Amino acid sequence: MASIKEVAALAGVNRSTVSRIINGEGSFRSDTKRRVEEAMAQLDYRPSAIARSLAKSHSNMIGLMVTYYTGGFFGQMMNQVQLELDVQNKFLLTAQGHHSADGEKKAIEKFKDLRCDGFILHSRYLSDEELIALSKTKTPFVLLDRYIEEIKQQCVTFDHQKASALATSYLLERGHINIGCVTGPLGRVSSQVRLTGYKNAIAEKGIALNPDYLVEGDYELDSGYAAMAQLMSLEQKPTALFSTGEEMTRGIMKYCYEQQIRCPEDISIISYDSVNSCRGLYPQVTTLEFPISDMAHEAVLLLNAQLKAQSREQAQLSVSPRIQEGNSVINLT
Amino acid sequence: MASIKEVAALAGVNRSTVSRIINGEGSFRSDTKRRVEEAMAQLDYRPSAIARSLAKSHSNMIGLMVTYYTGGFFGQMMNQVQLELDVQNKFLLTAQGHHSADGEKKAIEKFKDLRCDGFILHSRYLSDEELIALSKTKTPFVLLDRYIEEIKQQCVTFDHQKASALATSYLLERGHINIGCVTGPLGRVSSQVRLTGYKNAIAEKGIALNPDYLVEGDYELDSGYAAMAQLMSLEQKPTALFSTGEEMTRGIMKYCYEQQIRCPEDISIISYDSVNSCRGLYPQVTTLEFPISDMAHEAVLLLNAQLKAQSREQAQLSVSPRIQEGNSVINLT
DNA sequence: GTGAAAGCGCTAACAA
DNA sequence: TTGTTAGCGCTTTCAC
Repeated sequence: MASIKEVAALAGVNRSTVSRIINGEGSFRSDTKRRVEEAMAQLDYRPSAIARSLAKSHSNMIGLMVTYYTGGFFGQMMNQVQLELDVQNKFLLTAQGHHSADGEKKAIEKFKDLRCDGFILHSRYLSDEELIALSKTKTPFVLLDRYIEEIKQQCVTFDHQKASALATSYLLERGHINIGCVTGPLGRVSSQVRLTGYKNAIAEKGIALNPDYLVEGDYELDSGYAAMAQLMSLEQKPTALFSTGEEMTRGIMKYCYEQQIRCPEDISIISYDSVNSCRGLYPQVTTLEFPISDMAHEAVLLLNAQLKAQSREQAQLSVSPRIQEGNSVINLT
Repeated sequence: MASIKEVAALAGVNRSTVSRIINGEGSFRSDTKRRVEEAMAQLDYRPSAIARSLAKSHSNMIGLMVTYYTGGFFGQMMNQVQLELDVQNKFLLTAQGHHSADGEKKAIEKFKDLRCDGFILHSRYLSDEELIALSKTKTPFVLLDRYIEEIKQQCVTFDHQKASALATSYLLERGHINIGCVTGPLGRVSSQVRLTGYKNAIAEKGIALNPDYLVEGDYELDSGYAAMAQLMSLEQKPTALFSTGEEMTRGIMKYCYEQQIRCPEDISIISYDSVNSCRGLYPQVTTLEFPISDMAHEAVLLLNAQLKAQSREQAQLSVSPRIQEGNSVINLT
């Protein structure tokens, strides 16, 4: 690919003139401009983003780290982030955390090697301390769906506890008392928080918690299937269910189908959903939307603000929970 | 971030010595090496991939272009590609074609601006001519799921026609005669090819094609739902169905559920599936696997070969179709 | 309005 | 085994 040098030579001007014309800085004789533009066209010239990065000590690249690419959830985030960066003519770099602290560390290292101007991190395995330490570094970053008090101005969060309570209340308000809850791996804080929301809503109604109704899954389809089997083997079966992950819900629905358990007649279901995946279930499951696109959007705005060293309203950075009604919940009252 | 200069200064050596130590080229006094390593550690030094790219006129970046990020299909590809590039310490850059020739052009432009060493393109909208023209360029690339005779050594393909015929035959062999087919947008070659496979299989059995059984969809859930409604309104309903896309199949199943059409008792279904998404349907739908991960794997190998200017066996580059049995097909014989 | 020259952080001859 | 020097392709002072 042609370099600026060749363009300059062909146009009979100095490299710096070409550079100025590319960047539209200053003014030039129209004749000069024309000659340079012709030369660029003729050589099919495109400035090297790499060389430019080096010269202006910023890369125009943003790193986006997620835990895994597959499953649709990531696609939503990435799509949103890419869309906005496209407008700003920035490059998006992605990396997977691979479900481990080490993987996340490596991903960030990669971003640093490429001198990304900023990161958006969906970090699950790095400790608060590590992230706080990272924040002392000069490269700005934003945490997606994670809250750390000390760096809260870099966090875009969703109140999972409140959201889970909302979902549970939705069932309670419709007369359900015996409500099951299928959680994610309880080793993760994010799963714990959802469970807490469920517990709170139950307690608020003065209902005693039945530990049999709590089943731990791993967010995968099979675990939902197994959880449902377990719940349906109980003597006192729940009349409703809160599933904290859409894939698990698919497993739950599959079990229902196979065992001829009717939803919502025999059991009502409400489920977390981040990618509108429950829309494809039959019956259509009522969901608690995990607004990952909105959050990704906020993350980009926030990162941009950090890059420009502006400050932004804290208020907008937490997205509110919303329920999307399907027909998987029956009203018992 | 510290530069090589600072490391050199701190260690009391020349920059090139540091460079050599980083790259493990040549041999050094153990004392020198130790001092340099200490300096690097102390400054938390990481070489700039950008500066390095410039110096060694190759970037270690690979561009992956897809039509869209959402939907899971892309995640599979990306995951596979990233995994392999990680091993080789290469950077992955991604871009969306946004369902237009212009979008695809822009994506490639972006890769070029960053001086990617090679591309993997899932191109749908650029013409054969444009792609052939691109192949005259110095940057090597591989076409994913697209065949162009003139540059076939750069193509990783899947025989959709054969695959579709296989799926249709699967139904025929089980005694089905009245087989519906839900296609993608017939404006796209990729949809046409699948339809041709279906037609061929039917014709081979000496069965006349019933045009009523052909319904055009757009690969989205809703279009599957609508297609099913249309097919079920026919006087002579099909006993089986070949769906050329998993999302459409979800719509089809949803319609069945709502209308109390039993699968497979009332209708048998076989479906394309690229992301194992039909596994979550109930009943579990028999699928024709679209082996996108395998293909992505092949694409990386092929691209690597091109980068090293090696040649590879053509034979491996076409992946064979495979059927994964569920319980959505009934045997009428 | 344009050119000359230095510099971004690194690598790669060529010497020593 | 190590240093010197030039150069990768661009931007950015500082002159003129």
